Amino acid sequence: MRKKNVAGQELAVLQFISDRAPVTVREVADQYGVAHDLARTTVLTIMERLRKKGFLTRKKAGGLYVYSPSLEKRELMKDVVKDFFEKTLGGSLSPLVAYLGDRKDLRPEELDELERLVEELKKDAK
Amino acid sequence: MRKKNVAGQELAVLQFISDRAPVTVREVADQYGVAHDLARTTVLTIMERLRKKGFLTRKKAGGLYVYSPSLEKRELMKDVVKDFFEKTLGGSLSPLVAYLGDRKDLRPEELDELERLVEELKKDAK
DNA sequence: AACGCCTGACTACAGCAGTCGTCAGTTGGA
DNA sequence: TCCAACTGACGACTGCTGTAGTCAGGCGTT
Repeated sequence: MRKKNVAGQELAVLQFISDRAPVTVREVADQYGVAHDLARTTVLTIMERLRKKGFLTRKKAGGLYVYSPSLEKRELMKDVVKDFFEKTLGGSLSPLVAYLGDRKDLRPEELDELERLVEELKKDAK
Repeated sequence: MRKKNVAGQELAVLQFISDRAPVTVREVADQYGVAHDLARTTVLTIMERLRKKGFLTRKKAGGLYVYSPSLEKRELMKDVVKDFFEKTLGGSLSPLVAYLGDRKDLRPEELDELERLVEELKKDAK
């Protein structure tokens, strides 16, 4: 099977779990599920699909399964962005620049982060 | 109808068309279609779907239809990026930074573009 | 032991994307 | 004039995603 990136609802659940791992299906259903108006069985199905795709692992603990992500959230998100840039934008940064130029709501911390990044990249380039 | 962003193959075709508009189905099929090993009818179906979704317009010219994008490519791409950031990343820039930090292949022009952008944003922020 | 509740597995179904075949109408060229 | 080639419309099928119902087994309480 080829490497397939998750998206949509599945990714949202995966992110939720990444922030709270390890969790049980019940916990995800009661929090994420209720907030998004999903039945417990739906959450279970999503989580099982994520597990089959290799994004989640689980182990039995005290009778039930507790799930954890296979990748750190940071890594996961990086892969998601990578996939988006390569597949959708063809590696080009221009659309990103156009978008950021439109965002007037960036917090100073984020700007600083970006600035540091650019400096870093320029240093590496030399 | 709610605003739904295109993705995948459909978006790829839309981008192709944006770069060459106005075009006929035949032209897209002969170029993009052949390159991606798609039957003419497949290309036609994709283009018609894009038209139904409002991303393409067409008009009859000399017996056949010629298609053009409803939005400039720059705008289209900006919207795509916006959608991705809002829906998938929840507006956070960190995953982007993590990704860019990993890219060692950025061309100097792109770096400069990024740098200018950051400066611009910081100026606006003040 | 019997009951009810929780858990996880399985099944189902609708919607959409991706792909293509077929068909009927049009038109340029022999 | 008549056919072959081309065009656009439509229908069909597959796979994946989102959603949920049902069911069997385990466990605690009565």
